Amino acid sequence: MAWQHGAERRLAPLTPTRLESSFRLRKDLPPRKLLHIDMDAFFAEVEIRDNPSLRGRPVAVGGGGGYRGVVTSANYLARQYGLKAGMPSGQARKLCPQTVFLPVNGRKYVFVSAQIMSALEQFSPEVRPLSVDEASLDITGCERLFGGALELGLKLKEMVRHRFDLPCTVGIAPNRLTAKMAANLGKPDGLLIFSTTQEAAAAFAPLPVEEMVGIGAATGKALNRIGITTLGQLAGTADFVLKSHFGILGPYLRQMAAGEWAGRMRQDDERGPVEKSIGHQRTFEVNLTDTNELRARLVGLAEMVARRVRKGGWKGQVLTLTVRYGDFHTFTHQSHLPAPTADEEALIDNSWKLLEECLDSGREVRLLGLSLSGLSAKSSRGGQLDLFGGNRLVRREALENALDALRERFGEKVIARAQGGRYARARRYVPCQDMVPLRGGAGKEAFVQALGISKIC
DNA sequence: TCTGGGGTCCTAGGACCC
DNA sequence: TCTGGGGTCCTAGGACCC
Repeated sequence: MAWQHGAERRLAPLTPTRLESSFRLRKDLPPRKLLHIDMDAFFAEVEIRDNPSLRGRPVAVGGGGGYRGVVTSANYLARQYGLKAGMPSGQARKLCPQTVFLPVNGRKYVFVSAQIMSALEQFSPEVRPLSVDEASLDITGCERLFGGALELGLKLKEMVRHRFDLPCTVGIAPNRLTAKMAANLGKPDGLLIFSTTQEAAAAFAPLPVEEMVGIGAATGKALNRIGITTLGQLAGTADFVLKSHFGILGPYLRQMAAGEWAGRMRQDDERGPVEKSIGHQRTFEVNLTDTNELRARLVGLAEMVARRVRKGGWKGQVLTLTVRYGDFHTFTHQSHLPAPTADEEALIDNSWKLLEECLDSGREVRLLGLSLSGLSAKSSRGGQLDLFGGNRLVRREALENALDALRERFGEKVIARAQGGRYARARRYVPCQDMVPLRGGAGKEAFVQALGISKIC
């Protein structure tokens, strides 16, 4: 299932450093019970729940647009025809023409997700959302209140089904990675418990190595090349052999396959900033070569990034531009800004510079992306900002806040940067033709003045 | 059937300093 | 005359996940 809504909400990756500290920690800890809940075909099931006429039909969310789309989520009926997340929409249509394609309604899924996450707290004080449709619960000790792990798992599934009318799969195991694997293997609408790592290893053994969370296509291929195709083979391979091919990561691959990885929930005090980078990327409907057109698209990305950065109360110092050419070759180019910023103009100017430096002009561009990292909290400035007084920077910040508020209230298209001449560096804003009417209100004149526009319709 | 968009983390190599 | 080696920072690329 694709999609997620927060950098913090993901499974900690399997890095040697983390793994090592996990193992160190494990020696001092009593055996634990971790529960992993994974919503089945979450987006598709939410849509079906809200529109019962879709029941019994193959449903896909995403991939409905006419261009270059992929399926984001498909219900299990559609999956019987071979549809799955990440599949190009053209292929999905061909495999199953009767599929109902629905647009992605991100806000709705985030809303439902938040409700589910909070409802999970009745089963454990330690609920860790990993993505919009997954969470990990430390139920060590809690299971006794429910009469055992099995009973707790069943009650949890029943709660989700009754309160939210949605199916989910639950995995329970001695560690987090194995619990997640249990949920993967139990899908759909299942409950799978591994009481010991040995039990888990036995279940993993016949599976192809790529089924393991953390082993993707590249590592899978590398393992296949040395004759390891199943997780059972991987678990039985000597560490020195794996070490010689995969370096320090090698032994950890074996431990994962043996169900021995003791990934732990991070403690609250080691939680870093919620987000490490904020970015957007866009694949164009058709490949672009015109530099002015590319610049215009870049401005759009910079505005979106700047707004999210400001909304989160951040500033960032490292700007990364991504260019994907028509042949799918993808390049990134970074620049370290002189100071952390959330300023739209600064992002636009610097991203243009980056593009000028690295663009292979004449080559067809398929995608542009822009991301800001090196985030730090914006220093708080007490009191309201003065829209009309203050220095230029403060005024600009006030202007950008006003624009954010406008867009938040009336939508993305309510106002756009003027494209004076041929995408000259416009500093003025004009209302879009399809602008949502503003009805009076005290702030109207202030907006008109602050935005430097002639009128608001 | 050509391949989305949001992220995190790791690593290799070069620059630079001592 | 040009050579060691360790440490750190920065950048680009890649693997992986949902």
